[in-house]
Amino acid sequence: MSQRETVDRILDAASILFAERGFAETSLRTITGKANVNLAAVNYHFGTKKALIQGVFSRFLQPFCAALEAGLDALEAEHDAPRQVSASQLLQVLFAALKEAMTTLGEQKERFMRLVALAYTQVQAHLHTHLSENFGSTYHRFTERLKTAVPHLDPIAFYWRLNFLLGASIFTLSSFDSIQGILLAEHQVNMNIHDAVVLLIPALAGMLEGANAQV
Amino acid sequence: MSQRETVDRILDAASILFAERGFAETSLRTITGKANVNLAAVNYHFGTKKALIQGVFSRFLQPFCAALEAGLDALEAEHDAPRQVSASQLLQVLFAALKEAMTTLGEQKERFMRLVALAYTQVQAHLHTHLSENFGSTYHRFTERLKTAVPHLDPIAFYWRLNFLLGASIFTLSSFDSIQGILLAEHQVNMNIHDAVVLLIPALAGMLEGANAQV
DNA sequence: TGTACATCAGTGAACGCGCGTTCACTGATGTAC
DNA sequence: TGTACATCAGTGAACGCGCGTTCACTGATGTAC
Repeated sequence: MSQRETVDRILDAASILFAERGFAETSLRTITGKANVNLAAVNYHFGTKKALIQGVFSRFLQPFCAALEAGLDALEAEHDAPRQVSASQLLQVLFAALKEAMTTLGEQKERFMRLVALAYTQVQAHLHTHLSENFGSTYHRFTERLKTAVPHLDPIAFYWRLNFLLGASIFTLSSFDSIQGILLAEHQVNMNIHDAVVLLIPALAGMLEGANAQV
Repeated sequence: MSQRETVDRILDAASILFAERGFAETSLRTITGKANVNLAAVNYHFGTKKALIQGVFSRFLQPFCAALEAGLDALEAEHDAPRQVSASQLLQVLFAALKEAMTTLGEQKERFMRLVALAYTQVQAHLHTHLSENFGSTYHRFTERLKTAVPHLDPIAFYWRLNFLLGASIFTLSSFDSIQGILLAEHQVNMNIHDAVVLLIPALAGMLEGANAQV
């Protein structure tokens, strides 16, 4: 078994289990058991459990950020002035990058969103530091483009609506399975995560493009 | 020290610590240490850690649901037909009930929202069962009124937008401290949680009242 | 009123268990001469 | 080509620690006769 193989098996098992249960609730013994590798292999390859958590996020976020940067490059090449780009277009690029990265990884969008939701709600200072150091610049680039796309909003209003947008997206996509389960039970309707994104984008764009509220 | 006093001190400490760190990351020793009670008192009064978690939620949700039911009663008494009530009015009632319950308890809204966010993201099957058994009927009453207030949405579109609404609300209010911290650092603006709700309500109402998207 | 008993909040110490991490070791592969 | 050594992925067993829970016990208060 090559090194890549062992490291990948650990990351595969860890991302599934972390997404299902959270970080503290998932033991290294459960991970190595699922991955069929030796318990000590985690500490051999990653050093600590914290470093493994960061490794799981990096494996998701590297292809996602690369796809998002490429999408933004393409969008900018098509338009002379950034103002011509609409919020909807930027959101399309965002969710297309998510889809592309998850297809490449053979991973599930919902799993990734659950991990992001965990990163938001579970207090893991080391993780917040790691994420902003490694992926903060892409995040900043995207939000600046989005801000330019809704020039009628003052910076404070934009900032809050950006957070509403993130909340709505991360929460619904990370809970997609249980939301879809209730939908099926109560309305006999079957939807996939792409259908949800199709409903989500105009709702978010509508929220962003609405007039400034008076504070 | 009377029994009420001990139970309350445990619940006070537990709700603060759970909101800060999550359930698995908070030990009974930390809770009893903060509450200045004996370690065994938790198991004496609550039986298990799971029951303590449920107790923390009940103490928040009972006054909140009572205030929400009262608010809905008042709103219905004012209007002949439920259709005359707007989504904005219903959201006003919702957040007013939250404010009222937290004032009565002497608790912080943000803490409550963080606990709700944890209930959403941390997998705690016993908690989901407990919450829907005890507070499901109030939740159902509110969402039915809201659905009536936006009759142009088909049930599926309504259901998704309800989830977007919950995501945006729970997520932003539960992270209020860190969102406000960034706002202060980057724009030298100080806001309280009431200001955030004032920005949130029209954004949510706008999202609900927008036209049906085609799927 | 006094006595015996029951109830109940609270306690100190210990229980077994699963946790992340460490360590000495193995065995395969690569490298220098 | 053969030999000695270095490197490195991986392993089995153990380490100490903090966890939720249990248990025998205390001491105050209430109740029955």
